[in-house]
Amino acid sequence: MEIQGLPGRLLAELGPAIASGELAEGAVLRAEELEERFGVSRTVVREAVRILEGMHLVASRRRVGITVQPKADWDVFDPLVIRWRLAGADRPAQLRSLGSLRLAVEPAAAALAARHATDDERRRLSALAVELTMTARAADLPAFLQHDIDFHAIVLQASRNEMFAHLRETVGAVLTGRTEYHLMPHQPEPYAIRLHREVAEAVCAGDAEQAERAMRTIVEGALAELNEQLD
Amino acid sequence: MEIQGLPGRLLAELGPAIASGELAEGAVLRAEELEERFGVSRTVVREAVRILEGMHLVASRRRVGITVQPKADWDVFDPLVIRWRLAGADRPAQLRSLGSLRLAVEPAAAALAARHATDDERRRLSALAVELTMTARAADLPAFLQHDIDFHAIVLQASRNEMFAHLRETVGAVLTGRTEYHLMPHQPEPYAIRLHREVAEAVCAGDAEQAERAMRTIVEGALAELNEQLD
DNA sequence: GAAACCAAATCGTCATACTTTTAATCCCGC
DNA sequence: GCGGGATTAAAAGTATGACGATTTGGTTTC
Repeated sequence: MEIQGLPGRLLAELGPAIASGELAEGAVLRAEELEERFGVSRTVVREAVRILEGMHLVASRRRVGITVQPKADWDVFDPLVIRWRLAGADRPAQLRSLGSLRLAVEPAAAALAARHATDDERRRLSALAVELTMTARAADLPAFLQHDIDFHAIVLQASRNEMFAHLRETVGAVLTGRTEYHLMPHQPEPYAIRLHREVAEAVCAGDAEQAERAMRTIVEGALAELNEQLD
Repeated sequence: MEIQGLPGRLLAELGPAIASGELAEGAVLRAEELEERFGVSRTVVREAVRILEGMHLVASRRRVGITVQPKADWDVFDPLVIRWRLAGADRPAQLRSLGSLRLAVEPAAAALAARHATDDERRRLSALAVELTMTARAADLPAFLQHDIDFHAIVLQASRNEMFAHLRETVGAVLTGRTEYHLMPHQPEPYAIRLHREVAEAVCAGDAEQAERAMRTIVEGALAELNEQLD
């Protein structure tokens, strides 16, 4: 999943530094400086920079150097960029953005899932709703998190829309993030759990409207909770 | 906006070939072969491949070569990938996916825009609604398209959500695409125009619900029309 | 003071050599 | 024959030196 080799090492240093704002817009790096700093060859530096350039995090210009681009230009949907931003100082803003995105996408995905899910997906969704209930009651947060991620992933997948499905990873990162950074109640809300069961039932029954409504309530709740914690 | 230099030339060849399915999943390229085919050095090939790898269109492995990855792995939100897919054989599927995405995102963005738009944005939106009416009546399709793109871009921008704002380019590509490929009526629908005016008015008045509703109707209409044309 | 020119800095590309990984093959013992 | 471990070769990964191209900024000249 990660980018390999020496360029990967550079990315792992530069990406987070830029995404977190540590290297601010307009900051200039020189290729030679990076070679020395990381003890690698031009080849490696150039390839790493090319990748960052592909994400529009930096632009490389002759006689100028490698300049950090304004945030507005970044490929904010790139999973790496999202992860880097979540890991750094930009986390609150990133969580808010993702919250709004989820609020738009997940209810729509749930509605589509109710129409297009396979039998197997419906089964797995129901099973996960049960697991979710049990791990919540046992206050087993790691297991709960994993089931929650799987649940939302299946809904997105079952929407049969490749773009929604691609947001699985992103939603997973959000859920992981808010648990890791203790932005969640210690014991998951019973109400939220019930809503997950409702989504599963609605998808199984093919009730798009109900699935959409329940999912919207889930994400609205998460977003409200987030805003509470961040203010 | 484009990637520059010789690697850019390679990208412009390989990207569309992969995105269109011409180079199918599992197809293998060798770096040396690409060097010869394009008459460029190793450096250039490697950098182009790195970029494609960053989009997860290909993976490079020792002793094997550069293999085209399954579509499910692609960074389907990358503007380049979207453009490449829209240009090739995958266009219908891409337009459908984007249609669903717009249906989820644009109404939500309109609601946020009604709350957060600046005075200038509200003014420009109203002005564009007028322009839209006039160019539609004059059946000036190129001008109409430009105004339509600008209109949706401003709404997304005014949502004050960086991820929604980033979809400006994508929505623009969709609108351009459906005009170019004659998936639109020759004379824009008067009803759709009125809805654009309604969105503008609602945003100006700060009426989030109304803005969302009108925008949803616009996108639903576009999606319905699209499905009609594609079936 | 302005325009033309020149020089330096920096990335961009090429060619080549060497290293590392890994798939496939060969060969041996059973 | 058949399994399995050593061998080989193919391909990408990395390093390095040389040169080209372009942009910036100062300097000269009128």
